[in-house]
Amino acid sequence: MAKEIRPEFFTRNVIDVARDLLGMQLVSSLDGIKCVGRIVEVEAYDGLNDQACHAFRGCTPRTNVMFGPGGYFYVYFIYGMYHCVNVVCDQADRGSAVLIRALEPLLGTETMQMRRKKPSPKLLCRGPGNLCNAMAIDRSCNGLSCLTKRRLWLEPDQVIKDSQIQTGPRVGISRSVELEWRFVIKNNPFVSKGN
DNA sequence: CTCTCGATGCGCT
DNA sequence: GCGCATCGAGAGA
Repeated sequence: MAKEIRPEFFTRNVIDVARDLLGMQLVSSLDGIKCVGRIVEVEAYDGLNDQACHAFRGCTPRTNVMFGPGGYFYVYFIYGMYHCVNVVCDQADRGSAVLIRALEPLLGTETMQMRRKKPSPKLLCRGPGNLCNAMAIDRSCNGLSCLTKRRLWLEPDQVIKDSQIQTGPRVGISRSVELEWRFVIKNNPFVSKGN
């Protein structure tokens, strides 16, 4: 946790940002309670070039944040009961973002267990809907800066080497399934599917 | 272990 | 109306 993340970190190609987000910490603070998890699984969504991306059909009230500059959270509500959190990246108007799919719980584990009613640490933050539940992430977090340490933010932690990253197809989509834009830390027990 | 299916709200065609 | 970047319960093998 030595250095700070620079704003330019986010205004790069979505694939590069996705890979570099692995190992970083996602921090949530609510009512004075802090929860921290290490990012171990992500997926890249490349805006107007990517049929599976919410931004593919252009800028709407929902996708508005994705068309802003990199460095902000895009949170959406899905299947009537779950939230998913993304990190917007690249230049404004690209519409690209990185979905956070799993965390390794580091701090505030008991709070997360209460929110999820699940005792097993391995299952606590496994899957995008589950991790948002554990970290109390909802649509009120949409549009927040990733660098403002108030409600939800990112902090540097481990640097993951390319040789420690495993690539595969994205989960749960029906279009552009051939793109291998899911990235996980090899052999990490907290990812949402076996590696 | 694998597979199917229902829950449930909302953005878009 | 349809379909969705999900999850977990329940059935079957």
